[in-house]
Amino acid sequence: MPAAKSSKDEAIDAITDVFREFGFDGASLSRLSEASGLGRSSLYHYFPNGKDDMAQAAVERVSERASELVIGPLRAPGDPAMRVKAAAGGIAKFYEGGRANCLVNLFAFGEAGEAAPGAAKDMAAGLEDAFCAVARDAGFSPKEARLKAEHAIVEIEGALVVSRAQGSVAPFQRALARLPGVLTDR
Amino acid sequence: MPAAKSSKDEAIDAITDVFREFGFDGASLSRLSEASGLGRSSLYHYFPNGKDDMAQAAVERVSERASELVIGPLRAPGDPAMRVKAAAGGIAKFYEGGRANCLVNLFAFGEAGEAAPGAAKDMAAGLEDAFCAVARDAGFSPKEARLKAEHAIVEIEGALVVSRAQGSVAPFQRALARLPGVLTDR
DNA sequence: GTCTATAATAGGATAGAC
DNA sequence: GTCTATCCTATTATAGAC
Repeated sequence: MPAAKSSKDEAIDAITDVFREFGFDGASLSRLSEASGLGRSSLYHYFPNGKDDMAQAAVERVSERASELVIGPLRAPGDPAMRVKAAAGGIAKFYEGGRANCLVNLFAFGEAGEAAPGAAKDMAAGLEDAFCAVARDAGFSPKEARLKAEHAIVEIEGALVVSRAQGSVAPFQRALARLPGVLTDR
Repeated sequence: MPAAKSSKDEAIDAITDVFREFGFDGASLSRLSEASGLGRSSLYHYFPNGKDDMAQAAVERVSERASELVIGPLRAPGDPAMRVKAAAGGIAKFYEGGRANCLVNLFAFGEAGEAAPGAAKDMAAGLEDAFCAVARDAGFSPKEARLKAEHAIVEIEGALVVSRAQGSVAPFQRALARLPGVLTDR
């Protein structure tokens, strides 16, 4: 069985939510402290470099979830289109049905240093690689598969932006429904 | 001939660039002052409500450009696919080839009040309406055309996010090349 | 590890002279 | 319209006691 979550572990969950909701600049220490239930001093005890460390921990947490929910299903054996459908379900969970934001987008702005945005970019690259592999399994050339994978990421990121702007998850859901076609249709 | 640009008019251009590069929170008065060449007091003379007024002026400026560069070509007479191609050229200019960001995305985060994000959303809605009209001209039902227009906006917003994250405009350029297909192909 | 207190800075915004 | 000076607040971050 999994070990009981440590205090730091639970704090990272709360911290991650704050970054995803408010972005790097908007995630003030006050908000991070309140959400995590840790005082300022405790936060600096766990994260000596302050916000930058917290942002990095958030990206790591989010990357783990992406591996479980999205990359795992994509790498499973079976029909490529079915794997994409399974992954779409994972993506929906990962982004809370379209209500959560993507750290790749959020950390591209603001005073975040180098580490967190870089790690977020790496996560996106890993996702794209997994999409690429599934497109290759569907019979596409490496070049074609790479473009299809990029297209899939574009759809997801764009749908999140549009859904947030419109205050409705419908565009995100529709984009997810398009994903199998984007990745496996000729 | 157009009248000479006023001091305020030129300032709005500079201010718009700052918001597009740094987002609302990142656009500090120091940056806005330096970029516009106006002291703090002058900024508050032109924009009594401070940053919120400046952000609104930026959205207005950007909306005008979107009308000229994108909505105009979309509404021109002629073959729908050709109109979309012309609009794609305008979109490339509007987003500086993929290097500039979208205020709809940027103003969805941070301390921006209600007015500027709302105006940005209205601009996006106007763009979507124009896309929708061109899809209808291409023979699609109102419902189909609406979905295609949404899809086009999703592609553009997503491509901007991906291009920014990767530090390359290639994904944006490829998304633009897909636009005619998205809007006019069965 | 957590507390209280506090530093040090930057932020947005205003007042009044010119 | 622009300048200088200033205020208030919030921010990140640290120090030292417990």
